Amino acid sequence: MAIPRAAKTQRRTRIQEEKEELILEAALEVFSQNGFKGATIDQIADVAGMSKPNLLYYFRTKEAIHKALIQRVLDTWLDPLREFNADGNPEAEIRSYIRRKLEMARDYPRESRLFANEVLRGAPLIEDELKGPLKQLVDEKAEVIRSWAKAGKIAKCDPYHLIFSIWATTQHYADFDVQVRAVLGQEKAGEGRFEDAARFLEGLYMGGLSIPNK
Amino acid sequence: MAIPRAAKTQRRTRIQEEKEELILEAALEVFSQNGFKGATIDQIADVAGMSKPNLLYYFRTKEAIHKALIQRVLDTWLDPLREFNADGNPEAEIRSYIRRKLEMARDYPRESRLFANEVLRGAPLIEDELKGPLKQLVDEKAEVIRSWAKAGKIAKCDPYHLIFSIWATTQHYADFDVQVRAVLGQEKAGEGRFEDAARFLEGLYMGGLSIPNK
DNA sequence: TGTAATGTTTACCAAACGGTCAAATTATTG
DNA sequence: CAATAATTTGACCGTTTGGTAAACATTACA
Repeated sequence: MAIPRAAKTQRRTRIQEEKEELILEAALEVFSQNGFKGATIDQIADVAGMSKPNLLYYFRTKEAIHKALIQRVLDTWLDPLREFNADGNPEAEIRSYIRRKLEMARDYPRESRLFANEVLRGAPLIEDELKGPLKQLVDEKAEVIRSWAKAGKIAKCDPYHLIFSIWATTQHYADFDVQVRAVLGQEKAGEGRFEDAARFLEGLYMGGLSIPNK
Repeated sequence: MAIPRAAKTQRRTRIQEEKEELILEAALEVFSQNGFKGATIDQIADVAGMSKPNLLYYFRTKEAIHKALIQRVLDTWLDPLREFNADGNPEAEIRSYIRRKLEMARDYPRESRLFANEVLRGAPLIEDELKGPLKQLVDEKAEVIRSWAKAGKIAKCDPYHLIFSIWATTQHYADFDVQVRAVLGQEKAGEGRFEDAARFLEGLYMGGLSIPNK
């Protein structure tokens, strides 16, 4: 009798790992499209190709799925910022950060939307993550940017709002994809829009952050 | 017996106008916080201070409320872009557009979130609006920006992505407010963040759009 | 191979939800 | 002041949804 929900033996089974992976992938699909309240367990189970009770054998509640999923996504989501290198060339670092973020918006739009949905509804599940690890990471990188400005390598600017603006502009292409496509129209809304966006954003930031009178 | 739902007499009653206004205000509160599926009619009725059947007397379905609300919001939401003046000074026009959008994010965050929620879920209710009136308006203003660039008044750039980036950066402060507050921390997350954001964004865009070698 | 742990399914439940109905109440107007 | 139209309410209904119970099937391992 397996009363305990896949947690008695401390060690995770092969099947457990496979099925949990399957469920999280399905959950990403469903949650990112419908938000937390809009998604149903039945939907997720359906996409995952299993019955609802079977899914609930691995995750006790809908919230548990969402929590596990968003924790995992949040972690990889911040990788580009972690790679931000203090010793590198400022312009090159910022440029490649924008590129990486834009690539993620292009290649992982579901993750971006999942995150957007969560923050939009007040981020009840990741409040601590935001105020702790995320804030710490941003604080650290903001200090780097500030030091660059102080050293006269880039124009003086508020490093926090610089980071916010990069987040906003890049994730916009994932989160507001429908709107972007609608405005660009059928002709120009192909995959090339990410290249266009990259070109524009690099131009904007390189121009905006360069020292006026060198 | 008033079988027809407030629509028999063609002319709207005083009570109808008042109550519909009340409902839409309550709906804005609830929808913007919980999204379409996350919001319930009971919640809206509660906030509006009336019974559910009474609310449903004015709007037949939940979707009808949402549709009416988003139509109204979308209209005023685009006002700043409409004010964009081709004959004005390019830098001043862009600067004041950013300011206005940022003021709207500050003063009408619920409207911004309502819109963000709708676009995130694929904008099923306003697809036509986006592909029609919105696209037209943006096309028009993009042409203005392009002409400025051609005349050498601002740097060459993709006008569509310029507009997207202004939308993204300004609305970010409404839609991702929780995250912004969390990262800035208690000390710096006061109302001053909008002033800081305005300063940063104006600096970024004025620098990024200025002609390199004048 | 037997047996205990793990995994899966069918049937089900209670609460929440969108929406209806008919009766009761209030506002408007001839 | 009638009488008619507009508004409000409480009771109710069918469906969806998150989650459970227990029987059944499969896997792992001594």
